[in-house]
Amino acid sequence: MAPLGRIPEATVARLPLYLRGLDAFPVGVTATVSSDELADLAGVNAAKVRKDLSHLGTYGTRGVGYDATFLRFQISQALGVANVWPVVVCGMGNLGRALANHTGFTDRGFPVVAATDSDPDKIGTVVDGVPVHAPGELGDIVRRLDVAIGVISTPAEAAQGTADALVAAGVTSIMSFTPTVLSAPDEVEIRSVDLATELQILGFHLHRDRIAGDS
Amino acid sequence: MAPLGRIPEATVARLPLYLRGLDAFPVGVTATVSSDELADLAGVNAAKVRKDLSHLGTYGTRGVGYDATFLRFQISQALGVANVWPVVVCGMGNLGRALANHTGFTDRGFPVVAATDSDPDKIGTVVDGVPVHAPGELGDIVRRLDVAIGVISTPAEAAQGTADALVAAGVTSIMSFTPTVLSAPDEVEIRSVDLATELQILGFHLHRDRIAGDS
DNA sequence: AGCCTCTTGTGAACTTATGCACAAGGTGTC
DNA sequence: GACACCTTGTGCATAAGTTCACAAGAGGCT
Repeated sequence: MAPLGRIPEATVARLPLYLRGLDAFPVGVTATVSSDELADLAGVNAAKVRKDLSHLGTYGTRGVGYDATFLRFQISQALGVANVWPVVVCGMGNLGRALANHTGFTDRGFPVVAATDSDPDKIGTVVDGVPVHAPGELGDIVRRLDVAIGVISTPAEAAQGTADALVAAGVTSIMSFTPTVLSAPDEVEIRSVDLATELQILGFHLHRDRIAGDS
Repeated sequence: MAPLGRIPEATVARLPLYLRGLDAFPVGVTATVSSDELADLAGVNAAKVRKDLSHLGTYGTRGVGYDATFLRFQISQALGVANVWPVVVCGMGNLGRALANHTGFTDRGFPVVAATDSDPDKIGTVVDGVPVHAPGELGDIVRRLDVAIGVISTPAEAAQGTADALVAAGVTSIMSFTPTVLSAPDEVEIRSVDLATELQILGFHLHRDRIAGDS
């Protein structure tokens, strides 16, 4: 199988889950994991695990399973987890602060190295170890700290301007929490997480089930 | 077209985006919106908009477009947005507090009516208008306040226990922010939002682009 | 060695989703 | 009323993703 030969998006989205699942196996100890076990750990089914892993290469042993350590290495390799991608959090409201303080980011190679906020009272302070700067300094911060990813947790009105500033500074990966559509050049990848939207999807199913139950 | 006749999941996931896009049109004023405009507002393409809306029924007028107010009503209807689904936030750490305070929830029919936390210092307090209770009271809270959705923002270790408690109390919709797989009966719908996973997906593309750029 | 058991890797069927392209059917103008 | 102009709704082709089912190996036991 062609290693790294065009991995499907759906597979890419699941690789982090497998990596997470492999945390159940201590490092340094040789252990074997089957597609079935890994499926349980990642919350998917075994067929999907095998198909997904086959896109990375044939790292398993028939009749046995996958070597946990080696598999972890290969997935890490494919995801580029060896790299450390510095993150800047734009907008230090409630959500921004929670994100800046989120240990899961640093643990997985995404240190929050700086933040911006338009509130003069916050500018110049250090929140949970993260220095807060004025929005105007964004370009400078990105260049100086080699920021790779921008997180937008500003109010909706400020989101597009922030995105523009990030793009202008050369950031090509943005994760946005605002309920707005951001426009940016094609080469910029934007992942939008709208929490209210997620709840509405849950609400849809609740609604449907209630209707079904009533009839 | 059969109204409500099995709406595809992909469409359901986009309906909230259309609804959000329609916010650009003031209520009470008769306005017309074309699939093209709505596509821009929601960040998708026009063909998808039309296909999606056709699953709800034929509410547009050829040569004209959709009546914004009527369309909003129809989408709201399909999503069950008329209902108000009370939410309980489990785990009032940084993220939990941010969620409890998130205006976007209440605005869209998902009021956070209570929270739980295991920290004795927090129990009994009211944070941003949300009363914090002990985890043990979860069942009682759910029944008393008619909670429909549980949000899990506890530390990973406590997540499964919290999920079990929610399920035991009769909650069938859960939104989880913990990087773990939660097990629950089939009839319980769980939407998992793992922020680190999202970043890893962004990281994958950064990594790929860098490789492509180097060669 | 031969055989049995186990699990991978993958071809192939199937389901779901996307996008194109155009006919159908409105509106407004002359 | 006829014609030109829009924009929807949808049949169809294509793409992407999922699942099944099984042959191809690998390991261990007698």
